[in-house]
Amino acid sequence: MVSPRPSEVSGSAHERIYRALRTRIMHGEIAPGQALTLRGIGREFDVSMTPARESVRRLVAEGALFLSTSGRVSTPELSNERIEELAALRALLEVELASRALPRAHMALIDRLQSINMGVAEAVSKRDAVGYIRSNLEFHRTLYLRAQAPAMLAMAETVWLQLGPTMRSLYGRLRRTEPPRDHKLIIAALKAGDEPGLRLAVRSDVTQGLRMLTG
Amino acid sequence: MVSPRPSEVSGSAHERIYRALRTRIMHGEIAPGQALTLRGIGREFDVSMTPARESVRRLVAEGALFLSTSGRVSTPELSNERIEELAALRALLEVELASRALPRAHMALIDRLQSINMGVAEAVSKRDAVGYIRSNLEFHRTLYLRAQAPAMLAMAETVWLQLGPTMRSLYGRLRRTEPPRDHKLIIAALKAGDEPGLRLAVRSDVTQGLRMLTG
DNA sequence: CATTTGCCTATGTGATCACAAATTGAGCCC
DNA sequence: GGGCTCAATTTGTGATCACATAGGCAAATG
Repeated sequence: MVSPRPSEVSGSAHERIYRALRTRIMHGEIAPGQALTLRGIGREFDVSMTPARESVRRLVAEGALFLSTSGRVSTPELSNERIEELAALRALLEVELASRALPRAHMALIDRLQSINMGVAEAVSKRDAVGYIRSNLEFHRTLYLRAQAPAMLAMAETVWLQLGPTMRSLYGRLRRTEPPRDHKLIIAALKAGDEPGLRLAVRSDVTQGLRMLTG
Repeated sequence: MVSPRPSEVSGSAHERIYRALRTRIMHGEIAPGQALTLRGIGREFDVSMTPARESVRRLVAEGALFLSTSGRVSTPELSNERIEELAALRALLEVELASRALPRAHMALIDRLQSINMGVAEAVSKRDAVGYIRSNLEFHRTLYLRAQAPAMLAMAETVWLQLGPTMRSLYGRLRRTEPPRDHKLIIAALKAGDEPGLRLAVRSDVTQGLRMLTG
C-alpha cells in the first residue's frame, strides 16, 4: 500500500526515526548489547523497513550502533580500552570547546547553566539515570554552543552518542548521591574568567565517570 | 530481475560502493560542490538505487557529503570558518595521536615514514594533487596507527574526509614546489624522542594548508 | 541429562515500483 | 532581448517483494 504522506514539511520519516533512536541511545535509554531489528523499528514507528534501515545505517556510521558481521544491529558493548579512549576524546574536545566559549560567556549563560544544574542535582537525588544523563549533556551542550564551533560540537556529540548505553550502566553503578561538584567549579571558573581553572574543571568532570571504572 | 549474487564473502554491495566513494572524496578526486545522484551511482557500480542510497547516507552522516533540503547530494563547499574549525580539529586530534605514538615509534616505523615521505615529495614535484593528498594522509595514518587509539584515529579520518574536496582546490592553489619540511621535522622529533618538538611539528604540518587561505 | 542435528522462522540485502517534488528547458509574452 | 510560465524529465522517498542466510528451538541421539 502506498501512503500518500500529506506533504510533510518537517523532515522525512527516516529523519524522525533517526532523531528518536539517537536521543534514546544518547540518553542511555537502551542497555549495551540490546539488539534491534529493522522490521521491529518499522513496526514501532509505523513505517516500512526502508526508513528504518536508513536511520540504523546512519547511527552505525556514527558509532551509536554496532553492526555484526551478519548484519544484525545492537547497541555496542564497549571494552574498557574503548571507554578510556572515548573519555580522552571527550576531554580533548570539550576542554577546547569550553575554552572557546569562555570569552563569550555572559551572565545570562551562567544563570542558564545554574538552572540546568539544579535539574542535574534533582536527577541525581532521585537516582534517575536517564534524567541525569540528559540534563548533564544539556549542561555541557549549552556551554559549548557559545563556542561557535559547530563541527567540534558535532564531534563531541558523536562521542556522547557512542558512550550513551555505557553511561547508563556506569552511572547505574554510582551509589553515592553526589551533587555535581565539577559543574560548580565550571560555573565558578566561568564567572572568574579563569581559563586554566575552567579547563581543569571540564577535564575532571568529563573523566569523572571513568574513575569508578578503573578505580 | 533478481540477481542471485554468488555468495559474496567480502562485504556487501553498499560496503564496496561506500569504500570507493569514500576514497575518492578523501583523496580529493571530486571537486567541491560536485553533485551526485543515486541512480548515477547505481549505474556506475551496476547496482540498484538501494545500495547507492545506503552508501550515500553513510557518507552524509560522516560529513563527507552534503545533503540539500530537497535531498540532493553533493560534495560540500566549505566556508572559511568551517575550514579553520576542521583544521583546529586536526591539530587537536593529531597532536594527541602523534604524542601517543611517540613512545611506540621504533626504527622500522621511522624508516617506513621516510619512504612514504619520498612519495610525498615526488607527488609535489609532479604537481599531482591527488597523489600528494593520498601519500600525505598515508604518512599521517602510518604514524597514528602506532598510537593504538582506533576511536581517535577514526575521528581524525572523518575530518580528513570532510576536508577532502576542499584540500584538492587548496593544494591546487599551491604553486611552490615545496618539499614536505614539516614531515622532516616530525621524523627528526620521533628520532630524538622529543615530544614538544613533535607536537609543534605536527601542529604546523596540519595547519599548513590553512596559511595560504587566510594569509 | 547433555549434546548435536535439522528444520523453521526471523532477519538483512538488494531490486523494483509508485509517487511527489524539484529541476530544467522550451516556448511565450511584454 | 529578457523574464515568466508550464510541462516534461529527473530525482529522492518509501513500500513491497524475492531470496539467502543466520539463529533459535525442538527432537533425536549418545
